[in-house]
Amino acid sequence: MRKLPSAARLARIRERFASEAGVSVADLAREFGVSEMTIRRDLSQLEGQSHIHRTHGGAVLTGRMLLEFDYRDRREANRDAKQAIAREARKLVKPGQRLILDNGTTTLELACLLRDGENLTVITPSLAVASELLDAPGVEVILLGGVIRRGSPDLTGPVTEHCLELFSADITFQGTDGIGLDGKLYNADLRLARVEKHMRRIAKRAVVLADHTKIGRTALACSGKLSDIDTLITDRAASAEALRRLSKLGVRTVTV
Amino acid sequence: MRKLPSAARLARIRERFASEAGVSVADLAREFGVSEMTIRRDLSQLEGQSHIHRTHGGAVLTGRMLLEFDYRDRREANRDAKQAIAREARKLVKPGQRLILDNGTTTLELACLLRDGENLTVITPSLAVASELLDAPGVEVILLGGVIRRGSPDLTGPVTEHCLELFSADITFQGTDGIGLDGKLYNADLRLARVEKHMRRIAKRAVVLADHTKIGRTALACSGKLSDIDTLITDRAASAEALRRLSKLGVRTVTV
DNA sequence: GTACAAATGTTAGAAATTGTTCGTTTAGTC
DNA sequence: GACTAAACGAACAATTTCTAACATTTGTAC
Repeated sequence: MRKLPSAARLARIRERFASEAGVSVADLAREFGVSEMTIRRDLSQLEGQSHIHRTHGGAVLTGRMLLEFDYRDRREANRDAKQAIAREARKLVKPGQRLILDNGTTTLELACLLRDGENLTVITPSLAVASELLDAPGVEVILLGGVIRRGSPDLTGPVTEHCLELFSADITFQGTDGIGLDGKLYNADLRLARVEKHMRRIAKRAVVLADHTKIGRTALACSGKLSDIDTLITDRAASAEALRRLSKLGVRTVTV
Repeated sequence: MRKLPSAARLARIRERFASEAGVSVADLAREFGVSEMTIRRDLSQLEGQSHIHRTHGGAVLTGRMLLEFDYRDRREANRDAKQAIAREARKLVKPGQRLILDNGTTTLELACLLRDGENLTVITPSLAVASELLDAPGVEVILLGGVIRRGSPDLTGPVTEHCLELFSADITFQGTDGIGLDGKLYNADLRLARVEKHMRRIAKRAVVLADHTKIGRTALACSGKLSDIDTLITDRAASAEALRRLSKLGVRTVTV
């Protein structure tokens, strides 16, 4: 086979995707008579413009699956603890309640457990939570409006706060990026911190879900004090010393 | 069988579920020419994305996956015409504009074409549109709040209407379920019809995207009159007779 | 031809995927 | 409940693929 100019090769690779969902580096290299390295470079370039995603061994079309609000990577971190915390939180939910589920991977785990809920209403700014509960028969999902933060599938900003004003709820389940030993709740994003404050205002009861890595950490924005919340659920790996200090601040703490 | 990159194998396993409700590890291993252990790992991964549920010897489908397939089918229907219409609509968009993109598969195709937009703001009640534009660098996505309709990934209801009040826009791009020859726009869902009316009120210009199958059809709810909109974009397959009648009603009609 | 830039090839070490083995769990049967 | 065969998961080994750096070739303008 005669070698083609690079642009033509790129175009032909693109055409491949019209008929096949995935291509392999080795095949393309053989087919075009170039080295695998060149194909890899081509695919990297295409990944920027086209709807393909590079993988080990080749590339696949993306956008074929809807609602891929991609939390997968972060979701793996410390997942066992998060699931245990979510199971504990699930016990607080009774049929017929109106819940608020904040952004975050731990609340997402809780969302999974609510799929079999009865007559629940879930209000959330998280696209991942919404997508998880989309087809749950006993759950009505109300998504708050707002600006989508780049790189994170959730909603924040004035619109979100404005939407929240329209509701009231029985319980708000929130994550956090850090709980200082001074009893303050921290969040890495200022806008999220504001939204969380609003949530607590309209809910009868506030529950914070935080694995032990969050305890003793601080972050940019303070979203409130521990005394603003009713229950903190964390995991056993949290240091006893830290837990003692927190419970002195008056918050009911559950460890799982 | 030629080996595909691992992600392609995952995609094909997923596709299996479109036709069959369950799969077996042994079958898949034989079919793809890999070890059973690899298939188990694949299935675990898919389960983590909550598309399926693992069982002994294989895996079965969950509800969420069904929804995704259903939407995909609708998207495929008449796709060429929809893409051509979307390309025509794309030409109306200038850098810096604020757009409203309604629900629907045709507007979703338009969203794909807006990924390279410059300094655009897209306001939408459609989770699919939001998901498509999530990572587009030149596009800010504002998702409207609202209740998620079961079986369709989009938002409607009073909250959605309330959110719309907060904005104004340059152009609203809408789909429709039917355009009667009496010059009325129809929609199969009453709540969606109301939302569409609101959209037109806050946008300077209203553009309706409808492939020829929509022309001459009616549906449950009337969302307005053709005279409320500025431009109708449809495809050549629309009957000349019908187009003549519509243009008499005063709407600028573009056929592609 | 020379010079320069762009594209491609090569290599080696790092990373990811896959295969294999083996002890444990599960589902079904008696 | 006990037994059995199939299926499972963890750990390790083998294989494949990736990235990055540098070397080489190709293309183009002077």
